[in-house]
Amino acid sequence: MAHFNEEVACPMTATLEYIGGRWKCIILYYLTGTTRRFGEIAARIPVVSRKVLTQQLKEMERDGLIQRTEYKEVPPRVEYTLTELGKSLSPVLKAMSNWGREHVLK
Amino acid sequence: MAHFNEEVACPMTATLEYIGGRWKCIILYYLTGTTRRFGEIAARIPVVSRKVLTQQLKEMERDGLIQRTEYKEVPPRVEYTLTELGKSLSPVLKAMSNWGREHVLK
DNA sequence: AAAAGTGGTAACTAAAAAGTAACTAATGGC
DNA sequence: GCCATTAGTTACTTTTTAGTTACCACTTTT
Repeated sequence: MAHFNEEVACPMTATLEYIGGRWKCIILYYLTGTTRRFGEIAARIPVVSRKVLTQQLKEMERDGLIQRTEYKEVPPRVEYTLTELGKSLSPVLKAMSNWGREHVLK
Repeated sequence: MAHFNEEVACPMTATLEYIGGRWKCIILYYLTGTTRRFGEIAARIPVVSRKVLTQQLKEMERDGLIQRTEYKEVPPRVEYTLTELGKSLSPVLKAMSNWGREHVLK
């Protein structure tokens, strides 16, 4: 996903620059209220490869939506949490999951 | 975008099956409260080719989010409107645009 | 008489995204 | 001594997505 490559005046486009990635909303939704390890997130979305998952996580970390904490252990342990900016997306994520529950899943 | 190819229990995934496409939210947002011609939509999102725009519109029509009305004139005229299901997405679209306005655009 | 205007579609090419397999480091358990 | 464990990374291949160009129909305008 191209990113910030041109100034946007459209608030919808602006939001999509952050959460438009294929798996980002699912990851953010899964992180809501908790800290998760990389392996937990990967297990939650088995359909996506670890390479792509890593990419999406990196982009969201770069964008300030999530925080990555690496513990210097072996085997490695890495935890992901929402930042304040990430938490501020909760109305969006809630509206999305509500809509799916009410209009798709019966 | 693969579609309905497996049952989803996750409401977020369910929603993304409908609006996860690259331009769908922008199109739906642009259709909110009005009817638009194909050319208007294309002019609004000049960065996307007409081929891709047509694809996204077709998918959303198939999914029942928008309605396509073709007038038998020459030159052709085609209008797009939100269906009831499409209108029901307004809390999602509003939450998204609000977030962009408040957290990205200053 | 020719050109413009609209909403596409089809065929082909280019670019972007994603998948896959192999590899790493240090510790604990067998 | 050897294997499993975790969170990746790298290089390479395949798949998916998107762009490009040409074309159509019929009426109105130039």
